[in-house]
Amino acid sequence: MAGNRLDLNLLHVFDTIYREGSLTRAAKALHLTQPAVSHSLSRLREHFDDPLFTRQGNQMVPTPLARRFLESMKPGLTQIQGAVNQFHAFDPANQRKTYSLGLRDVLESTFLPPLMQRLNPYPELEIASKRIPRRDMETQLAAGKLDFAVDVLLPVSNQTSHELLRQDRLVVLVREGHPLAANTLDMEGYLSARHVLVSSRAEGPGIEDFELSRLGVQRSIRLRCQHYYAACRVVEQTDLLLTMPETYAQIISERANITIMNPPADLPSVDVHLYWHTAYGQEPALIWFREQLKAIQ
Amino acid sequence: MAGNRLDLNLLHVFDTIYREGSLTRAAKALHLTQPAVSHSLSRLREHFDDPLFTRQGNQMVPTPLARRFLESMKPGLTQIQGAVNQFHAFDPANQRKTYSLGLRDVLESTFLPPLMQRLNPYPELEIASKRIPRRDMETQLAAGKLDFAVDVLLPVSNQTSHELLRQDRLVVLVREGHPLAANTLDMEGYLSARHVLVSSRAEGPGIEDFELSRLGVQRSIRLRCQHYYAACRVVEQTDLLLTMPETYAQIISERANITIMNPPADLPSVDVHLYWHTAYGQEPALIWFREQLKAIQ
DNA sequence: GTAAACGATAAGAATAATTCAGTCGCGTAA
DNA sequence: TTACGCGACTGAATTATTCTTATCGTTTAC
Repeated sequence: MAGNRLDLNLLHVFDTIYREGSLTRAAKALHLTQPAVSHSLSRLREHFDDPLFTRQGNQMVPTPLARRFLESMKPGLTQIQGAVNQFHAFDPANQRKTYSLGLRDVLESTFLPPLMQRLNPYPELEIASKRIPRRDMETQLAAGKLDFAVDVLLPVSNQTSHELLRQDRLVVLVREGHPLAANTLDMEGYLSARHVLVSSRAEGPGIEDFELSRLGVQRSIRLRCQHYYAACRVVEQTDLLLTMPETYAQIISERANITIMNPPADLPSVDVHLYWHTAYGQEPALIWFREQLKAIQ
Repeated sequence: MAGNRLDLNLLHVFDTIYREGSLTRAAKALHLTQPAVSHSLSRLREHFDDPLFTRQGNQMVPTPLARRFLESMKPGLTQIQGAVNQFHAFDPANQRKTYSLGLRDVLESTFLPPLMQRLNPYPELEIASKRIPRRDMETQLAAGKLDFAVDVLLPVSNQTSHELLRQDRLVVLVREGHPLAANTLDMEGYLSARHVLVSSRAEGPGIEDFELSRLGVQRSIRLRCQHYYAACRVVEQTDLLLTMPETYAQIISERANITIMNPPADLPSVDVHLYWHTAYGQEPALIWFREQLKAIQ
């Protein structure tokens, strides 16, 4: 670019450096090497005749001019990128993007394996699964830090769209050879045994307990823990019963001496929803990815 | 730009093609060759998987998608370009830009010669002087079709800034050897002669006539014409008097057998103003050019 | 009907960008 | 304090990309 017209691609680099506060991290985000970003920065510096970013300790701090410039042009840049993303012909075959998902514990195991298998034909594509506190989900989606989140049904504002991905019914797990495994599980048997309750919260009942109390009965909790996997290992070695979502139960039982049984009553199913930011939802890349997520049953 | 991230510089090309409706004209505006623009367009076409512009007769008509895309991204693009222009280090030595001026007849001769002389050190810089109807001036400034306009004092909205460039007093021209040239011109002599009136309008008095009628006198118009140069040629060969702005009179008299005389009364001076769009006025390139214009006395 | 204008295309040239290799400065830990 | 390591900068060389020159095929206007 001769003359004095700025190469607009440098703006994208500028924005990324600003956001990341580091050339190395910016380079990673841009799928470039660090010297490439450094060269781009020096071109920007020459164009603006300003250091733009100065190194302070281990982060690149923007100068006042850089700050003002970013404020001036950032809205325009996001608008342009939005427009480009919205209209460009989307070819999943050679997209190079990192999709970031908000997945909570169990869902990693149930979603990621079939997802990665489905994404096999697209090697340039990268996935990052992050554990996000529920109250931050909407914020992160809105900020573009997260492309999607998967969680149970939650109250969200209308800037966040969601869709039912799957209904996971609850099943009961017992160790192989457990006395109750011989016959169909009835309520009497279910209540006679003691139970493991898995919950991320420190106290309070699980969703299955709500239904049980509605039926006028109560079970006895022997162990409360945070992860289903740990709970299964316990179940395998004791006579405790574990009530949990079927999908994850299937996965775990493949490698464990565990029997899956139908629950003694119609327990509520766990509704797993997919969440995304409404405004970004029309981007072809995200539409495509949403289809992929929905396609894994 | 591998992957599927669009080269943002293509957006500028896209915008220019859209505006010009022609690849050749867009190439000229971008200081590129026609094939270069053609290649850029084909890259855009591949990216959007859409023809974007189809040739109909001798103009490139945007497809619906192109139209929608432009609407989506144009505001962002102008904002970015504004931000870039506002903050970038401005080096007049190697700027490559076409400044377009709205100049009306006379002003071309008085402004352009000293301006071009002053701009000699900047060979990459181009000037386009256009004759714009007065009522379109503000629109064209606002649309960026015109960087500056020079005209007499006009009523403008506050989106247009203006500044007094020079006050041009009115002088009287007579042929060399004219009887009246022997002495100082008094009102009696002025009124005794017959006159040429130069006006772009088809009828009505000139500004000097307003002042004369305020003084209670009236002159006799023999010839009404549109250009001062033609008027001077007539004055040179007749005994007619011509009242006109001094600056232009000086220029013409250099090559003509004409004597410049002080007017017989204090005639109003012509206030020449420089006009520009307020919002664009802060761009370094325009600030610089404004200084150049003001510097030529 | 003919000439001029315009966009598309091919191939070569020039330019620009990336990468690689190496230096320097700074913060952190021993 | 010293040594180590991380991160940014620089320069040279390679690689890629874009631009240009030249030419063709259409279309349009006189």
